[in-house]
Amino acid sequence: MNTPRQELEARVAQAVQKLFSPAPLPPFVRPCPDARHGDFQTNVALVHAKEAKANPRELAVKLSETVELEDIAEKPEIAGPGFLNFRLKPEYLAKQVVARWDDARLGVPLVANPETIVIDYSSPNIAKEMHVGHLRSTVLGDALARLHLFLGHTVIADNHIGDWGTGFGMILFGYKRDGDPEKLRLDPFGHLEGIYQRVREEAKNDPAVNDAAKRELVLLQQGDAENRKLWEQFLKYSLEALEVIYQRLGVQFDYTLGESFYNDALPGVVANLLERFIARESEGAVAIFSDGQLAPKDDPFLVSEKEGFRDNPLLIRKSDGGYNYATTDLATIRYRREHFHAKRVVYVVDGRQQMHFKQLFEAAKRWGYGDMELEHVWFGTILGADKKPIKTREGGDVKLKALIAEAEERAGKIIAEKRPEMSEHDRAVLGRVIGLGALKYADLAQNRNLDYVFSWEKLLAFDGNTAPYLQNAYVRTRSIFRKAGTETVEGIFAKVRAIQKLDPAGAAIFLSEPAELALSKKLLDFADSLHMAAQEYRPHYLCLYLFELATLFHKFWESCPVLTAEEAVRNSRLVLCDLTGRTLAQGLKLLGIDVIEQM
RNA sequence: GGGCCCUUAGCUCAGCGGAUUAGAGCGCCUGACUACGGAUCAGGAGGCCAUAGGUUCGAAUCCUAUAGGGCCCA
Repeated sequence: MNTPRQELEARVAQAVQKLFSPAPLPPFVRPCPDARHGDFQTNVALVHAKEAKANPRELAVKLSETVELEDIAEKPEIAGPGFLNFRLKPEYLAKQVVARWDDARLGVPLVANPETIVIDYSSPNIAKEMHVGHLRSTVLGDALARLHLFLGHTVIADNHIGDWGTGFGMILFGYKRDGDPEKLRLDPFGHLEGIYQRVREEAKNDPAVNDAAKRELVLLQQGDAENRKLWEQFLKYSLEALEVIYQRLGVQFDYTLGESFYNDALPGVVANLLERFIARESEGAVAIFSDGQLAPKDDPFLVSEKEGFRDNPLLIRKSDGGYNYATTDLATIRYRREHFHAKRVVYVVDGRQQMHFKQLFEAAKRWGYGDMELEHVWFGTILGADKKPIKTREGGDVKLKALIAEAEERAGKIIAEKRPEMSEHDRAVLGRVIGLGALKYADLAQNRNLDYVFSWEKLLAFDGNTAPYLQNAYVRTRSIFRKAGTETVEGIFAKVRAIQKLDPAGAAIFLSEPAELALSKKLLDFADSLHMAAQEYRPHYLCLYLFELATLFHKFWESCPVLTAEEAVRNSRLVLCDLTGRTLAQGLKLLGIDVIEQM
């Protein structure tokens, strides 16, 4: 099922081919920035006129006479220097609305070329409780996973947790001295984090502690039975505690393959890179240097200085024999290719690591993985009211658990004010769905590349571009069916389907009011918004779409009575309500946000 | 010192391969409930798109500088 935009593009492409064959340029149809000019526009005449040094208006006239769209749009208007403006016909809109309404996927086709895509997100450290710094990666990654899955890709959600590394030397040393198995079981993060911080402080002043921690780390890496067993316990309890958070967030992974999973592969990775002269030894360490193939300006293994360039190598083995993040990351890329047959890997990671990923991707390319699409989908920081990275009053990290709890509690309070008659149980359920939805949506609704200032007032506002506003719009689409009665509505819908079946070429519903037409047009654009969001890994395009849809629905709601309208109009409007509700619910679901039937 | 990013209405931000009169939400002002949820809608005020050049018939959008801010590397 084509969206109107795609359909117009196909028609314009045909005409362009006829007129200027072979088609000189891909056609481009986009929504009119100003609805007064029409629904969609194309500037192909302008673009082609430039190429052919012809008069753009003349080409536009020719194009408007050639393009065949009697069944979908009015004769295009020529505007300005040579735009074609298209206005869709109500009958076409009506037919398309019914087709989507009668489709479980709401008219969103599966992609023609599905790929296997690994999405790498969340990635907390098991020695430290999840905090606000993990929120964006988790929420964005989850939304991107859901979106790509819905579009028909094979998605592998992989949580690359930090479960290895130098910190564990300190933890082992500290745990052996003052660890408590019971505390570990009940509050693994609190216990381990406390130990880690205490030992780290001590090690600063006491070289003996530092050395002892290093010895524990070496023992662990050498496979010492006791240390291994302790580490496995740390891992087990931490994963269980993580799972509690993920369940509250409604986030799921297909795999949780942390750093330790690749541990045994690291020597082989380094050996292989050395053998193939991709890496070399330098001052006792092993690193990947520039191979001179790229322009120095674009070479991630060089940085420019006052005069010329200086090496900026990617370390893969330290002089003490330890391995670096980059080594694990390379092993991970190899595994994802060989084991998952991944065509694409999407890393949903903080923007501060851009340099690292540039080097990593270039290294992977030289290592033979150049045909894999490696994407660093980066995002900015969540700031506090002081415009600095958000912290608790005491200066610590804001725990994710506390953040979720506060979101739910605040949402619950708002509900209690607005719906005092509601039972405590119902309020709690609503508080969870609305609070969590608001928290996620605030993150998803804006350009991920920007830092943003966290504000409870803003994210829990029930108006404006927020989750509660969208959830409320959904509730309204449902309330009308409660009022009408399910059986009545099912009967009406059966009738609409029957009419459509009798005359597949015609439309079983009628649209005439401006608010109906505007809502219908927006409903048909759903697939466009999903593709845009997926293509650039920007869920805020989908958020914006849903907000506009909800706004148009409210306008429709105000100006078009449904239940009291005469039969044909009423049925048409019920279809619009139903399709709007399902589109809102589906869109929110792809963002990882639930809806409720009443609020 | 080098790199990445940001600067659009009082505030928070959209603006998707340049194109017709620059948008939204909040806040402010004025209206609308004996219709399906007013948690809504209709309308108003408010902008030299940081600055200066360049490309173009046409630039918030592309290019180059400059200023201010954030982050990364050294």
